[in-house]
Amino acid sequence: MQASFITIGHLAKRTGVAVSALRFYEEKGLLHPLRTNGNQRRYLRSDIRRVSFILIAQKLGLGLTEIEEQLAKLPEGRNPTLSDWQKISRAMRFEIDQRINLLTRTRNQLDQCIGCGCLSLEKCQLYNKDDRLGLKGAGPRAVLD
Amino acid sequence: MQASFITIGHLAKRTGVAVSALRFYEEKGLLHPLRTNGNQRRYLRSDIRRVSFILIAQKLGLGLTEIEEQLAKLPEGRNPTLSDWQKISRAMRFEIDQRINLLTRTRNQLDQCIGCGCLSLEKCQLYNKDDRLGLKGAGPRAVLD
DNA sequence: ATGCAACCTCAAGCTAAGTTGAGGTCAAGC
DNA sequence: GCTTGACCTCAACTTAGCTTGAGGTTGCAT
Repeated sequence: MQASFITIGHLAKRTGVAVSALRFYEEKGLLHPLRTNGNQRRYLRSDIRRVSFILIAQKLGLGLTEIEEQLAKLPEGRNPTLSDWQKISRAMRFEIDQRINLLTRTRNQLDQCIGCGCLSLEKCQLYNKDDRLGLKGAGPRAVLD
Repeated sequence: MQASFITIGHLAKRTGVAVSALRFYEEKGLLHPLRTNGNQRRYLRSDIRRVSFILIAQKLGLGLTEIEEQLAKLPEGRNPTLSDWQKISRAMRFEIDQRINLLTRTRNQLDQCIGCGCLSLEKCQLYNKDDRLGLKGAGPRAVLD
C-alpha cells in the first residue's frame, strides 16, 4: 500500500517547517508519528493539517504547551474530521477576539494618556489596571516631576 | 538635597520590576542611572515613567531592542517633557493599530476556515498569505484526505 | 562607630523554541 | 548488491529575557 504515510522530509516540505523542528515538536508531544522497522518516522497525511494548526496558533501567540492542550482535543489514532477541526477553530476565534479586545482597550487608554501626557504607573489607567503592581505601600506620590 | 534621585530598590518597588531586571535593562542600554561615589545606582524620578513605558511596550510585543530604539528618541540627560512622551505615545498608538488590523484580518480568514473546514496550507488563506511557505515545488495536491 | 539591609559584580542557570553537528543507519533506484 | 540521499540519536549551541547565588561593599539609623 502506498497508503497515507509520509516521511518527515515530505512533511517538512509540505509545511515549510524544518525537519529539526518537526522532531522537536514530537519531543514536546505535539506530534506522534509511527515508526518503520528501521526506526524512521512515518506521519499521517492529516499531520500536515496538524502542523498548519501549530503554525497558526503560534502566530496568535500561543506557546507550544498551550497548543498541545488544544491538539489533545483531537482524537488520537483516527483522522480528525472536519467537525473536530471546526471545534478547535472556534476556540481559536474566541482567543483572537479576546486579544483584539485587549488591544482595543489598551489603545483607548493610550489615547487618554496622549491627552494627559501621563505614562505614570500610579495615575495612568494603562498600567494600573492590568495587575502586576500591588501598589501596596502608600509610598511617595509625586510622580509627575 | 533630597532631590529627584532614587535607589534601585525604590525604582523596583515603584514599577513592580525586579531589581535584577532593572540591572539587566541597564546592561541592554534601556536605562542609564548615575552612580554614587560608592558605586550605587541612582535613578531619576522620570525613570519610573521610562520603566512604565518598557512594560507597556513589552505588552505590545516589542522586544527590548526595539524598545531601546524608541527610548533613544527621548532626550538624554534632561527630564523628558510631556511632549516628548506624547510623541512616543503616538508611535505606540500606531503600533497597536497595526496589530489590531492584523488580528482582525486573521479572524476574518479564520471565519472562512470554519466554514470550509480547511486548515490546509495550500488551500487556506490563513496560511498561504503570510509568507513562510514558498510552495515552490509542484508537489502532490491532495491535502484533504 | 557599628550593625545590617540594601547595594555591588560576575558567573551560572533557566525557559522557549529551535538549529547545528558528529557519527551512524536505512531504503530505494540503478 | 551497492551507492547515496534521507533518515536516526544525542549533545551542544543560540537568542531573549531574566533569576539566582556567591562573595564582597555601602550607607543610613542608632
